[in-house]
Amino acid sequence: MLEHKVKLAIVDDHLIVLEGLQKLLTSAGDIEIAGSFTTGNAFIEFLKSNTVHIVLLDITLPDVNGMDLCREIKKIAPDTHVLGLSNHSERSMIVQMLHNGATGYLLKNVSAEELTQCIHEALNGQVTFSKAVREIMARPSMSELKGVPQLTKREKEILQFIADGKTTSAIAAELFLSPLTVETHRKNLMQKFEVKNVAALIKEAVQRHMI
Amino acid sequence: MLEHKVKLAIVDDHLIVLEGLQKLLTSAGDIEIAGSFTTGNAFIEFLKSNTVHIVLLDITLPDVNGMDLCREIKKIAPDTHVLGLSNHSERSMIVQMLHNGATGYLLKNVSAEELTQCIHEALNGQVTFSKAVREIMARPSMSELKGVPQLTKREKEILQFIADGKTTSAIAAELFLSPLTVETHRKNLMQKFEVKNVAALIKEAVQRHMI
DNA sequence: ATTAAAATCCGGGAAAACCAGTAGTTGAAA
DNA sequence: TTTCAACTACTGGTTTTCCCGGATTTTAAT
Repeated sequence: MLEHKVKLAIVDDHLIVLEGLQKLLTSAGDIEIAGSFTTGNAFIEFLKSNTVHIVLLDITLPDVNGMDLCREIKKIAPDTHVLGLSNHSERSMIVQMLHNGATGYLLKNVSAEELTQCIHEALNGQVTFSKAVREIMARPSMSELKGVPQLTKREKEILQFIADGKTTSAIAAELFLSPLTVETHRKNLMQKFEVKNVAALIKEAVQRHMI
Repeated sequence: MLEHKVKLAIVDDHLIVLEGLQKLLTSAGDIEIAGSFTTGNAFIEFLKSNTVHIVLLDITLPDVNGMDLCREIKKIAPDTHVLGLSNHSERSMIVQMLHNGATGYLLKNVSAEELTQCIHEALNGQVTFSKAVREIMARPSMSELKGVPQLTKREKEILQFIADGKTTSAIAAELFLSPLTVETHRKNLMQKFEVKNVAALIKEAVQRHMI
């Protein structure tokens, strides 16, 4: 009977992925596709007047960030389970999604069987990951364990200038500061990233998409 | 009649994408899915004994790089058209695919109509891009126009060490070289990247996935 | 065998960064 | 009002990088 089926929604910016997921899930008899959305806001509008048991949620969306959207979904519909479904494989992304209320996380290389299984586990309230995500979670890198350094507004500004190749005195002139002030900010940045020079600083910052 | 249909293959590591593309293309009556492959080698084996008029080819595959695969496909089957279909939106990637023999390039946010249209244009021998790719090609950034610097083996090695935060004298000790040698390599690296200091060098290198 | 590229090393100097602290002011939070 | 964080600036020094050339040797390509 229809009311016993799982109402599932899909939010992804790629039509190809929407079609593929629908095809994969249609053969799972107990899942009903409640809707497919290419933007976060379209889904939020839908959610306000429809019941969705579980949503497959991409992180990269054209209008909002999937992580922020996750938080918003949980506000509007706390009983709706959210499964992240993305190509982003960084542990920090995965953890952030869970922190924002997601019940699980899958990479897009998930198999059909796994997808269905994860959906059911999530509906049972189990935190669930696809195999590839479990492997990532099982061996975190040092930088992932450390977390992302929290920078002040000025530090971010200085960091951007440094990455653009500007010297301390050039930055000072541009921001109407003393070069000694800029030096202090550099020192603080290097302490936060636990590095000893600018090369390592910029590498870490770029790899964490802070620049 | 069957023999008048376009024989199309799909190579993508994501099952979801394979299913989605098949669903989208099945409704286009004149296209026949000759096969779907999640690895480059599987497709190459197939291609050796089957006719494929056109292939939709992802760049990120588990066993080979899609760009190298493109070149190999054109060697084995010069008449097979290759359309890149990827999330990679860097102009350098697009140009490299064309350089390796692709007839066109689409981003995965392509619409169903566009997909079909691009397939037909490619079959007509026209270099074709999805709308999003045309926009990218219409306004290249300075760094994209410059191309990726070609580094020697030693330069790559030195660059990696620099990015790891090592000083010139530390690198020299590790490689059993004179610090002056390392200095010269640094100088050459900065000339190739057209930057003035290590911060800008590392930023460029990381952003181009050279580190 | 010849040529070209890569790799090596150097002089001399100036500029810039890094180090390890210290301290005052301002604005936001409690 | 008080406390705290952010931002500011400084001392005195050392280390490192960048600059602008130049040159020889080794390896790879022709």
